[in-house]
Order: sequence, then structure tokens, then C-alpha cells
Amino acid sequence: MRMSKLFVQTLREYPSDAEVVSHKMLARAGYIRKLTSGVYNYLPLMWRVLKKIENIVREEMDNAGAQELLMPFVQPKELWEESGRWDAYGKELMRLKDRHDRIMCLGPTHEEIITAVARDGLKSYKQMPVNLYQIQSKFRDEVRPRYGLLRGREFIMKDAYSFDTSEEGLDKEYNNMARAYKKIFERCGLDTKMVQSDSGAIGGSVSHEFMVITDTDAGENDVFYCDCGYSANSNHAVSKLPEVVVDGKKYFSETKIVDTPNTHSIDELCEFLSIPSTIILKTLVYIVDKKPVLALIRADKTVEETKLMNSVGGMDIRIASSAEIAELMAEHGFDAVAGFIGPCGMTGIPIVADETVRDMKNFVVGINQTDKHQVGANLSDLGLDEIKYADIRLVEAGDFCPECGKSLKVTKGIEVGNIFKLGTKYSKPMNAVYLDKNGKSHPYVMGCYGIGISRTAAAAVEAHYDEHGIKWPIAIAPYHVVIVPVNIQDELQMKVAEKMYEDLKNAGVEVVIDDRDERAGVKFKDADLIGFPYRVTVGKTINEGLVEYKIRETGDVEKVTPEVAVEHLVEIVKNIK
RNA sequence: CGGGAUGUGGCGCAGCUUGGUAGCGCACCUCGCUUGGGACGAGGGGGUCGCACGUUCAAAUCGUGUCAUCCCGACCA
Repeated sequence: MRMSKLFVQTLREYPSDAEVVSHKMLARAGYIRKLTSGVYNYLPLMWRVLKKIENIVREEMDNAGAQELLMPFVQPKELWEESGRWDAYGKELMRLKDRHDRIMCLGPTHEEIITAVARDGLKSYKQMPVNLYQIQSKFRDEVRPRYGLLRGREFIMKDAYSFDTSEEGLDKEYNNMARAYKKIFERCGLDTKMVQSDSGAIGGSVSHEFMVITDTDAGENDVFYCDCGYSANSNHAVSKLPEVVVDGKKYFSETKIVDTPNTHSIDELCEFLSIPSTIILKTLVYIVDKKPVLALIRADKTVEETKLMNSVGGMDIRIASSAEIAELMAEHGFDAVAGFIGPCGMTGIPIVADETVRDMKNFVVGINQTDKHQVGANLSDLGLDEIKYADIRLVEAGDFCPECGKSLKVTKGIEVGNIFKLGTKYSKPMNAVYLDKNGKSHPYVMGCYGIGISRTAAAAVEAHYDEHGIKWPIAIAPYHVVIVPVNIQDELQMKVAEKMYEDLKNAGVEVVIDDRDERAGVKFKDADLIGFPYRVTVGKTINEGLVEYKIRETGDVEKVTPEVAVEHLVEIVKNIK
């Protein structure tokens, strides 16, 4: 490719709306342009990168025995009603009508469609197991798109779905996919961790996420991990706790109600009573699937919303507003504001207590009266009808590993892939069945496996950049090398550059020649910004028969003959895998 | 959804307070000059100032509404 013809426009400055590294870099280097919120044009350089990632994914999926197909982007409402997700999915599902007023949606994922495809063509145990995948654009109408390609509304994803006759078969395929994923991300030049995670709206039991570990702002997930190998997303992580005081008898000799004016926060309450937060029972009001739920937890800990939601089998959770709290209080004959809520007398609504609550004795608790708390209280004395215990606690760095007991560490990660065991979550309601040896029908045992293609590209930038621009891993770089003749008026420089260009092209190296009539500085800046893994500069030293060979990643420079440079590059490209 | 901010050429911004011919830098086109880390000079093209309504002799500027975009929050009572 000739730089003079390449459709790319680099910018002198970063676009003002870009926040994270990958967004800034990709926009400035001319890879992407925003069309509308969360929706981007993939310009030629970007598309080359995306195709490289797609091809790696394709090869490894095919190697792992999966088969590629392509399903529609626009989908009918009916299938989503069959699975029950038409109502459950929420506003992220972009719904629309066609000219006949038929209701459709844009595919945010394809479980419904693939299950229907399988139902249609997968009738016998003899055809199984089978794993089908596609690489498709998806659309999720995110509340708040941000971070460029990392959290867009439209994005490219590889999604695979496996069909088995048994749990054992699913386990096997699950591990097969985990291995394939590991290979895929390695080939893309990405260091990933496979972490346990919540299975969310997709449903199912077991799931893992593949996280690119990054120190940039773009890491959206907290990953807890341990040297022993344990690692989990914060929405799923569990831990053992360090020993702390959970008995308040040292502070309170008897059970009584005390005035605690203006103690709206735990900090204020601790200060007012001169006690540690570990002997306060914190009560929070959540709205799960539009209904109130009370969460009880030791006050030095934080509720993990996803865990709480799962504990009551919900699909949607948020903290209650002060108006909702007031309403709830009124319904139960109380009149208290946040800060003084307690479980006592809250009949008829689910109460979930974190495991930390079990051991608490003689604690402090709200009693649904503003500016008052009960001290020296015990759960058995509170006269509660039914409490459900569950682990609804957010793990913190320093908690102990649930497997080996050592201290957990925390890091930020960008999720680039996930694998789920779905079981019969979709096949059952959608009546997608096969016949076994005895002619009996059973629902498929399914798994699903996703990789964010466009997100992987962005994550790669987050993981590989410097102040000058992108440093693509060679396997996913848009081109392998750029040849920069410093002065295109110089006949010898141009002659050598053109010769190398032809030789490299003929040898299968993806090469760009920067034949623009620009000053050297401009060409170097662009080369760094765009992130070609290698640069060969043909300048004055060509008079001694030498060119400059530079590695973007390390910055290492070497003077070599054009022939040696070509040899190096051909060799490097041959070894990409 | 709550809070904050911003919409002026492809990108980055000024102008708005105090209404009066729409500006600057980068990018783009032409010529000259320059050629190892985003040169320089001269000339040039490109904008219904987000949109609508209103006030006014006159609106980018003032008012109302609306749309869009971005940031923060939506997890501790």
C-alpha cells in the first residue's frame, strides 16, 4: 500500500470527547470515526485489524471443531417471547417496528435464534455434539455508551453455541472452548486471565470471563485473584474474612434504644457512639425487579448488588430512592429516613442477610425511627419471621482466598471473552429437543461462548501503547511494516525504497511505503501513531548502502543493508502464528 | 434515570458579558522554498454558528423550547 493513497487522516490532537487511551489513539490515528453515540465507522486500517482478529478467532474455532454460520441482525419479537427474554432483557434490547407494524429487535446476542436454528435441524443424538458460531455485528442500546470501542452500542462479536446431550458433554466442550480462547488471545498478543464470573442476563450456572489485565482507566472490572490460581470478577468473588470484633458487649451492657441524632452514615454513627463499624448491622433497601428487598450486612462491608440480586432470583436491581424508602416506611407504619432503617417490623418483604451477620452479637441496628438506634441487639431478639442468609458481600483486597487462605489481590481488567454453561435455560422454554437412542425427547444441553472482536482490538491498544501512539502486536497490526524514504526527491532513496517495497510485497509481507512528499518528522510521527510494528527508514545512510531498521515495541534501531532488512522481515512474518 | 457541561468549516478552539459584514490554529488545494522527529512564506476553497419559535431595524450573541453530544453518579444509608 502507498501511504499517499491510504485512506487515513491522522489528527494533530486527540479528539476532545475521547477519554480512554484506546479511544484517543484509534480516533487520532485515523482508525475510527464516530457516526453517532456508541456507533463507529471502522476505517480501512481498523477494518484490517478487525479482520486479523476475526481470522485468528476463525482458525482457532474451526480447529476446535466449531462450524461457522451467520444469523440475522434483525430478529422477530416472537422468538424472544418464547425464551421469556422479551420482557426480561430491558431497555438495552433495541426494539423497532417494520412497515407492517411487526415488532422486531436488533440482535444483542443470538441465543434465541441459534436455539431456533438447532430446533429446526438438530433432531437426533447422532448429530451431536455440535458447536456453531458466527461473527456478527451486535447492538445493545447501552444506557451510557463510552470509552469508544470498549463500550459502544454497536460492536462486532464472535458468538458460539454448543449443543450436547449431557452435562458431561457440555463440560468437555466448555473446557475445549476455554483452551481455544486461551490460544486466541495469546495469538492476538494479549495477556488474559480466565476468571470466575456471574452469568448475568444470559443466564445459566457456571461462567468465566477472559480479562485483559490493564493499568489504564479503561479496565471496567475489578478482578480478585490469588497466587494459588483463584481469580474471579468482583460480581462473583468470595472470600474468607479477617477476624474482627463482632460482639458489642464490651460497649453495651444491655439492650436499649438510644438517641443518635443526625447519624445518617455509618461513619457518623461510629463516631457518635465511639464504636467500630464491625458491630453495626447495616440495613439497605434495594429494588429488585420493581419490588423492595432488605439487605443486611455488617457495616464495614459493602453489598455486591449482583450477588444480592441472584440470591433472590432477580433480573434487575438498584438501590431504593429516598422516596421509595419513605413509601415503604409508611406502608409499615414507620417514619424513618435512610440511616435509621432496620429489619424489625418489616414484614412481608424479603430480607437477605449476608453471612457476616450470622456471627454478630450485641450489635447496633436501626429501628425505623429517625435519629434513634437500638444498641446491644441480637438477631434472635428482633422477632423477625424469616431471614435468608446468603453471600452478598463485595470482596475487598486483603480478604483471604476462599481456596488457599492467602491474601487476595485486586486488579482492573477488560473483559474480552466469556464462556457460559447455559444448560437447558433456552432449549427448555423454547422446546428445542432431540431424540435419544430410545426415541425419547430431551432439551439440548447448551453452552455459549463469546468474544468481543472490536473490544479485543481496543483492549490490545490499552495494553500496547506509549506516548507516541499504538504499538500493535504484529499478529493483529494493520500492516507489518512501513518503509519511509526520507526524501522522495532523492532518486537513490526512492529506488531502494521501491525495490524493498516490491520485494516485501512479493514475499507476502504487508507493507506500506510512505511515498508522501512530507518532511521526515511528519512521516515518523504518523508511523509511531499508527503503530506499524516495524519501520525501515531509507535516508542519507543509503549512500553507504545502509537503511535503518526500527522495532516499534522496543524502540531498538539497527543499521543494516536493505537485503538484510527484507530478510529479517520475511522471517518475522513467516513466524507469526 | 439524576447531576454537570458543551454544540461555531474535517479536527481543536475564540467570538457571546455589552446584538451590527463569522474568526484563529491544524487539516485541505496552488506556487515557492525546505527535507532525519508534526518547517517556512504567499495565495486559495470550505461554515444555514445544532434545530425551532420569539424579542429586535438587526441575533452566533438575548429569551423560551427542543434535539444532540460528552463528563460524573446511579454501591453502603
